Amino acid sequence: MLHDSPPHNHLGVTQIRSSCASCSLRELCLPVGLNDHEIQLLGDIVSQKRKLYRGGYLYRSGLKFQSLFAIRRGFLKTCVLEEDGRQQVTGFHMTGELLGLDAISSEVHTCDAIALEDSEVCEIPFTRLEDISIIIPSLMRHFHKIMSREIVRDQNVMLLLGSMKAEERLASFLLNLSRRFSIRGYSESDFNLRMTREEIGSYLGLKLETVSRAFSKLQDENIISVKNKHILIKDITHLKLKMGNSSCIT
Amino acid sequence: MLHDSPPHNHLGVTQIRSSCASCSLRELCLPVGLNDHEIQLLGDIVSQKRKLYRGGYLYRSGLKFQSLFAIRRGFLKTCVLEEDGRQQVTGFHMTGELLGLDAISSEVHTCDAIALEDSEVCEIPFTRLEDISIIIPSLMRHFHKIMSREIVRDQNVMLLLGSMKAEERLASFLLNLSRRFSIRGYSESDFNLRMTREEIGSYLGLKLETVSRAFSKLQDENIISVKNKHILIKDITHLKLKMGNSSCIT
DNA sequence: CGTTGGGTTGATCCTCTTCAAACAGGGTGG
DNA sequence: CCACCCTGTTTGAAGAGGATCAACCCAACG
Repeated sequence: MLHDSPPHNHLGVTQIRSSCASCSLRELCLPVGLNDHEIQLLGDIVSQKRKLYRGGYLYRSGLKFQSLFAIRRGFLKTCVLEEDGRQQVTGFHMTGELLGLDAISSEVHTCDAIALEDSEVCEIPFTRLEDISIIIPSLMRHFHKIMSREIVRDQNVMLLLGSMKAEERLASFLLNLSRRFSIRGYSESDFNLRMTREEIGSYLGLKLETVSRAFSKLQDENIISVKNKHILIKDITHLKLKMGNSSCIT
Repeated sequence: MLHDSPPHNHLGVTQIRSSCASCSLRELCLPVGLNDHEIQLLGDIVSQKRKLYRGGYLYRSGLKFQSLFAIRRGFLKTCVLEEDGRQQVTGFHMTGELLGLDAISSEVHTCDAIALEDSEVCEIPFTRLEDISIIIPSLMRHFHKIMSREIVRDQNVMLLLGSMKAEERLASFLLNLSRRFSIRGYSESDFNLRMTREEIGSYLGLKLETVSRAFSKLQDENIISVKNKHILIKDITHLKLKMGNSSCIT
């Protein structure tokens, strides 16, 4: 009775919907347990796919916000420009993650999203998403959890930046990557970095030289092996100790 | 010396329910433009008020999450305990702000919320909030903006922690407080801190001595005047320069 | 080839931390 | 009222960790 929300299936073209809904939207719908009709509703609004080449912008700071983006494949970074032109990396994002949440509040993007390798994303028009959230409450609840998880993630970074030393930050960073790769079915101990030392440093609040030195130190201690962008974690327990311990010793 | 007294006290006329909805829930419903029936719906779920004394816990890390809390009056901090027992402050929160958003994802509180002065909050059972979001889409949309704003806020802190020097951090912190006081009708240049130097330091990723020194330096430069917890901003433009500039010079 | 962007490593400097001492203000109990 | 804490704060001096500056290496690529 109240609020006769239309089903919103008037974009028509929906050939890729189920592959899109089931694959790249795993953040959004996998854990929700939708029925067929609901998946169709969701698939309808996620019709747009977008391909990005390395270095390409998904969106830029200052642009009007209209859609969230679910990463279908690839690797992106988000970064904000400071007034003086330098940039700080605020996050690295991989397959299955959702980008653009920060822009909902002001309806303007507050950061740039840039592909670190060739990538593909699904565009999710946000007002449409809100509309079907009303029809599919489980989707709405899941969306709230995703936003909340982003808050938790940011607070963990705040913790890292506020109280860890260079080596602990790098250990924490590597373990975070490791976990995320492993969740996606890749090796948790053997992977390639997609970002430069400078980008890592920017994210961790360190200079690139410090990052490089920290890598070397971990390698000297035989905890990891570093060869350019290729990382091999040789002693993951020791690496975990590195992270949690010195904040305790110090 | 009572620059902290509330300037316009337009509450108290109405009964508990709508005063709660119209005053302490300003984060939630003021900008939404609800009609009477909707305000009543909202007011119905926000029936619980809770009083906190200085030092009291609103919630603790590890507790099951059930409600968000809107601050009706007072001043709180949120902080996480690290494994070793020390704590890091993740935020300071004042009247009208919403607490507990980080707990939605895991349904367990990930931080402690502690009153820095006698405070009063409204409890908002979260599942009820989600339920009526379905009935009042404008409320849902507003809630999404609130969560998103929290993400933006955290990212700004990340920026601060990642790239600013001690003095810039403190300047940034003071300006942030100033703005929030001013929004609430208090003086933007004359206020009392509710937190200790140690808590400020924890929030800014600095030691309390460094905070103290930075205060003294700003005072020596005649930009602010500090007397214990009482702050007087004497040259706000200069203070703003302090914040934005050195990150540029450096 | 030479060029270029990214990475490593060393030496020095600077900021913040650490340790230490002294101080101020607000209770409390005598 | 004072003496006596207790907590929070200020300030100084010494030390550590990162930043900065600079040189050099390496792999990719025209």
